[in-house]
Parts: sequence; structure tokens; C-alpha cells
Amino acid sequence: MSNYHINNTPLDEMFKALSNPHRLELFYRLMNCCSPGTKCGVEEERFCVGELGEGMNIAPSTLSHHLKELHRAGLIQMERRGKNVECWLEPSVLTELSAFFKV
Amino acid sequence: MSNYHINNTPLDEMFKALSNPHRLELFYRLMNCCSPGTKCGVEEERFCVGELGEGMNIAPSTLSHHLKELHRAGLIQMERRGKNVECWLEPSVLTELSAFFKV
DNA sequence: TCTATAATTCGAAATATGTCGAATTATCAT
DNA sequence: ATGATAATTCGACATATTTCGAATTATAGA
Repeated sequence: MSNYHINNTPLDEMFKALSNPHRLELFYRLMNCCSPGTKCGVEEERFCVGELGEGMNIAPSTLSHHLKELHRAGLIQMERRGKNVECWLEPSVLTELSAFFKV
Repeated sequence: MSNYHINNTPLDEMFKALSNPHRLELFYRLMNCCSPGTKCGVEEERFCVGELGEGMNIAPSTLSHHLKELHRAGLIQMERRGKNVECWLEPSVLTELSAFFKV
């Protein structure tokens, strides 16, 4: 049986986390803000939960739930800073996912 | 909104197809048989449905269902040859999925 | 044409997921 | 302390998914 893991998370759980359109959108937003040289490289400018969900038309509780799923799957990082909780993405996750599909 | 598609399939549907352990296993088996130079490069030696599911302990109807899902998501190819239905994987799918995660 | 094999379709049942609103917790500013 | 803002937890409900067995279809061979 395939037992492929990335950072101790079974790969199918990672894909499950990415299999919902809202969650994929959230992940995608973090992808496009955390590239080296752009926004989230700088710690002070990470997205907080509320910002991340802007324009997505989902309840705050749903947003929270989705981000927790992404976090549980090891896809994103979360950390409270004051009233906000900041989210970001470790580039190594992208590298390893990319490598999985590498021909 | 993220509208990332690969071959006309929304990316979240591809990940949904890969989000089930059995389906991921099936996909993985095809990945490890269709690399250039190995098995499935040669048309005569592609896996058929029954072979692909060997040892997975799922009913034939379940196996069929899962492969259909992978096919609907554009992840694998299927074609009847006699009594069997052959399955294989186009390398371009791997390339594009890998590219999505490329930092 | 009849039989065996490979695979699919169908219907049903159990389980999981996505979503919301209400209540709660955490933190900051006054 | 009190109030305001950000986020989470909880419970409920509707919908989707996974799985099976039985019935069906497709094909090859005797």
C-alpha cells in the first residue's frame, strides 16, 4: 500500500484538505502571498484569518473550520498575534508536494 | 477566486479524487508503472482494472467506482481492450500538478 | 449459442463533510 | 472593569461519499 507521507501527514489527508473549493482558495491565497520576496516573507505582513476569508461569503465559523483543517493537514501554519491569528505557508510543503508529482 | 484548472478539470476535483486512500493508492500504482522506460510505456503491458486493484481488499464494484472517479477527474486514462479495461496515466498530468506546487 | 471472465450499474446503508447561527473565549483599548 | 473586535467551539441539519451485494453488460472461447 502507498504510505506516502509529508511531514508525518498521510498524503491522502493533504489532498482531502485541498479537495474543497473554499479551502483550496484559502491555500491558493497563501501561496500567492508567501513566495520569497513578496508579502508573507515579511513576518509583520502575514494574513490574519479574517483577511484571508475576505470576499468568500462564508460564515466566520466556517472559515475557522476550514483553516483548522488546512492546519491539521500540515499545509499551513497558524499563530495568534494579539487579537488576530496569523496564517502562512512554509515553502517546504510546496516543494515536497511538487516533488511527489515530479515525473 | 482561484480558478485553477488542469485539462478543463477544476483543481479541487483533482484533489478530491486523490483524497481517498484507495484512490490515491491506485493512482500511485499507475505512477510507478508508467514512468518512461518502465512498464506502461509499452502499450501491451498496461494494467487492467482487476490487476490494479489486487491486494486492496475492495469489492469489484468499489474498485470500478474509484477508477471512474479518477478518470472523471482527468487523472487517468481508461480504454477497453477485449474483456479487460486498461488503465494508464498521461505524464503531462503529473507535470502540471507538479508545476502547480512549484515555488 | 452457451459459458466463463471482466467490468459496470444500481440501490441501499453507514459514515463523513460543509455549513450556519448562537454561545464562548481571547485580547486590546478605554 | 467594561466594551469592542477577532476567532473558535458547539450543536444541528442537509448533502455527499464510501462501500457492498445483486443484477447487468461486454467480450472471448468452446
